[in-house]
Amino acid sequence: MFQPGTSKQGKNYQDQHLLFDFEHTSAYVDLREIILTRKEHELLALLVENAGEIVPREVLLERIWGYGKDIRTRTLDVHIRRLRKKLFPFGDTYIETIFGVGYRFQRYREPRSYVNYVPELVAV
Amino acid sequence: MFQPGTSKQGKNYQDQHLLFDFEHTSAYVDLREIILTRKEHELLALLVENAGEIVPREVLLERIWGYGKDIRTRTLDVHIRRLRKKLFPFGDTYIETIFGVGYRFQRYREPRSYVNYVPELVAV
DNA sequence: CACACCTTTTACAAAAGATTTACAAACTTC
DNA sequence: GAAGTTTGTAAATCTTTTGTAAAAGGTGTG
Repeated sequence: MFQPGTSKQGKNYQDQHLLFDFEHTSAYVDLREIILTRKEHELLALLVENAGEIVPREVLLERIWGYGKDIRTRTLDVHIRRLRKKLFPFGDTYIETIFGVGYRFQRYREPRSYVNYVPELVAV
Repeated sequence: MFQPGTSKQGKNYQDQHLLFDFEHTSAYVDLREIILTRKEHELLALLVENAGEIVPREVLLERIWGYGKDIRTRTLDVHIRRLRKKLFPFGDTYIETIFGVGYRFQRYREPRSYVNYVPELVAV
């Protein structure tokens, strides 16, 4: 058993809304427990491990499914969807889609604006 | 996979306003993250690689699109425009047009004061 | 300053990729 | 081995990216 604070180093991920356990298939979104299936857990684990970094489709498909680059499938996308659903209402906040590349888990942070804001230019 | 700040040896370009990652499709203009599409990223990468040097249209069209000298297209110009927009407000500072030849990426340097009057820019 | 030529900008259409839903096959568990 | 759960796939739909055309704006030169 363990006490709060004495968790083994690096076994859990935690932020304001999500508690993720790398060893077990349960997690918490705020105070709600969510049960992840094995694949979902593996997938989220890999993304959380690389929080803030883009993980390319190829890598996910290779590491979790053992698929090579030649295999074309939507399986990953469907699993991402299932994960996002369980992470409600933060699904899209936590799991970002990088179009044409892969996905990225983002540590929770207060919503920011201006991220990709490209204003029109006007001279005065 | 990449986080701002954790640059891996020599994989990034950085100056006062721009952080560009050669491996991934994100970049930072000051503290704003910009997401580049694949083509935009390839294009900027090629220009940044040759910072300070003119890269002829032909070379860009050849290396990024595989187009031969015979092909007449405005595609490159449109992509340059999209890039400049995302690099706001430094689009024209970073990407210079070399009339009749191509484009050149210029490392950021302080504007010279008062020499040339440039009207205020305002976002609407 | 007129002309040819080049670039920028806008708008739109086509192509590529992601999301969503539904369903069937493959596993688990009892 | 029946019932419930998990996983993979197909297909329709939606979104984003990319390419092209055309109009407008610049540049350079005789």
